[in-house]
Amino acid sequence: MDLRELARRLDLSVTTVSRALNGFPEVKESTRRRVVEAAREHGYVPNRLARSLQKGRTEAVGVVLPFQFGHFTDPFFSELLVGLGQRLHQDDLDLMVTAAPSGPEEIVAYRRMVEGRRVDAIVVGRTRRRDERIDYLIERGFPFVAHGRTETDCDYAYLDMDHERGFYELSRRLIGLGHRRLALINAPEDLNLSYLRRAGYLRALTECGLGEEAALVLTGDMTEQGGHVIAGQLLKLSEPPTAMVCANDTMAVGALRAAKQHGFDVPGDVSITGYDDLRMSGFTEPPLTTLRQPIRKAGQALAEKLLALMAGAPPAELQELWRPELVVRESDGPLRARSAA
Amino acid sequence: MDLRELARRLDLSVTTVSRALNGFPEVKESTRRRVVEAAREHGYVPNRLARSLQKGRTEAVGVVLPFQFGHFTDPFFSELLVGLGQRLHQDDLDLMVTAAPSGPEEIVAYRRMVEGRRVDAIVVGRTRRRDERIDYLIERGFPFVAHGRTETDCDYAYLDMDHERGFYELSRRLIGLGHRRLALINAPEDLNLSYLRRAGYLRALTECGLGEEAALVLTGDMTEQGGHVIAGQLLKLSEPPTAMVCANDTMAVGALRAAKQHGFDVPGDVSITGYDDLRMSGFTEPPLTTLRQPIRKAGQALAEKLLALMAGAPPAELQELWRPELVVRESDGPLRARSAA
DNA sequence: AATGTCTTTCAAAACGTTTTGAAGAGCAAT
DNA sequence: ATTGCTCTTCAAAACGTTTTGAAAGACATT
Repeated sequence: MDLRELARRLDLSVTTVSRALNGFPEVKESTRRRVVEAAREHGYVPNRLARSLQKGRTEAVGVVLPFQFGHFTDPFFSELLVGLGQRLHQDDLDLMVTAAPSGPEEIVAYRRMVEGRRVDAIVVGRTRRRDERIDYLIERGFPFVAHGRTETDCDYAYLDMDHERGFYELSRRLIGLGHRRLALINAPEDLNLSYLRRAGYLRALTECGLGEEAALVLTGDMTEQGGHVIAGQLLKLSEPPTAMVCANDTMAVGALRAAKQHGFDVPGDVSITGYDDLRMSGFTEPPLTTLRQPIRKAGQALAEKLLALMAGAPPAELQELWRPELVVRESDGPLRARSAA
Repeated sequence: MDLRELARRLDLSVTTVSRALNGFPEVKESTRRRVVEAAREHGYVPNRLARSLQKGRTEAVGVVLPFQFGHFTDPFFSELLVGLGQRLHQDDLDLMVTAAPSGPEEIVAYRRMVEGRRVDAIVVGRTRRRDERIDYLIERGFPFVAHGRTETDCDYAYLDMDHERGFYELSRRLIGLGHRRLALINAPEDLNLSYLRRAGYLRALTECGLGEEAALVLTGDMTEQGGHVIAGQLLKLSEPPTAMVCANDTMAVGALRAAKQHGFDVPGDVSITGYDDLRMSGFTEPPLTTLRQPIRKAGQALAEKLLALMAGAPPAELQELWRPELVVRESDGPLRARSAA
């Protein structure tokens, strides 16, 4: 049942039927009722493709989902997706998700979405320090919103956490608790947030008179297993760190496990902190001190920006920086006299 | 740059240009090269909407992502999505994800996808015992693949785990270890898998001469917090169970935590098992005994079925039942004389 | 009776592809 | 010169909407 057929049965033109269904004011009220009634009765649903083609809008937002890189399958991603979907749903927008292996093929996926006009706008997740995807989208003038900034902030819409500040404050707190050897188990280096977090951590160190030579920065893969392995290596050092600042809760949980296995008490012998505040993080043993990033809310906020963008708002006015909230639980604390290791 | 424009520049008809690009045999080789070259040079990318409209295929597969119900944001979902996307990517298919609150609005989302012809096929996740969505899709004759069966198995394509068997074997194992009071912290009741798991659990109980009155079945919400709360309640009973079989690893982790907080040793005082074998599950304290369900592989297999379906395979031949693999770690074991609680 | 102003309806064009059915070009056989 | 065949190209139709620009009808004003 298409529009033409419906019009034929009603003995009206397709124009009128279309307008009646879309609530145009110039169609007589009695006609509209007749049309709406008939449409319902025949179960008419407009063909979205045809509509999109004509209107030049697809009513879909694109997301490229990289696989291969383990860290994209952590709960972070699904939470963000739910947040996005939840908000977009209110405006009848769908998400077009296309999977792409991270690497050179990734940008191809973006091109296909943009140039094939499959979506009206795009969400770029986890920005990198120099981000080819963003360069491309800016160059094409295609509307997009980024979760995270890049090294060179142009005037695009983004939502980011103040990673520098968050890790600065957290590091200050740990130093204040008496720690002098703080390790940072950081995110992969190409991510911009990784750079910012390191910067915050270093600022705290130097401000407190701990020279850069005191810095102990390692790169993790954001998985529990990764955190477990790296923490294990750190704890085997002749002079292990007394605090480990992890780039996400998932790695922190792995670190927690490693500490326990090596006979270290947390936080008595070593403090461990995370980032994200996942649902599980209040339930670890001990409960995790972490920086809270409201992921689902971030998804919603990104959707909000997307809508604004599509309504014509200038991207430069859609930049936002959220401060992560320090959630103090029980996995960090002052150093205790080490029980004979 | 559209096809017409490209044709004009090449001084060819759109027909020829279209065919040249799509590899039709009747276009002269020299012409094809000329066309392909020009297309590349001008950065021509076909408009997918126009193509879809004409061909009657969208090259997208639909997934409805329910929010509100906490259990859909566990890692299960993103893993499945990655598996699906990974395989579909190989055939240049995208995923159309639309979020919908679970409840009466959910079916509307399915209708919009199907009747708006936005997708070529649909993936139905986590089937329920009586599943309105499946009834609808069958009635419409719309191609779909389900993750899970329903009470009334019709001839649709599905991939499911043998939940009955898995929970039967797991329960038998626990009974064999000497447990006589087994609690089942089950999934929400409307899910078919919940019914099947309970059935397997009950079969083990009755086979071993533990009457149904010994059964202790509770319903959890699949979150860590939920598992924590329910396990806490169970352990406060005057005669607490000595083993807790959980419907997913996430709840099992919560239960583990609760046991520890109540001073129960795992597995000395109480055995706890999960389901899924998430990446984290080897790292809990103690490492979790669980039933492994290869989620990402399941996503790939579902995609495979989808492709077969779209190629015309009869759904009845696309039914598969996988047996979950018992992964024995350290969270279960024989009962030990209880240390004075 | 002519003009103007609303209100309501319509036929045709447009969106950018693919597919259909036909025709032009080249050449060999009659 | 005609016929038949193959290879290559084309104009037009189709997909199902929305939008454009115009017209028809009703009614009041001149």
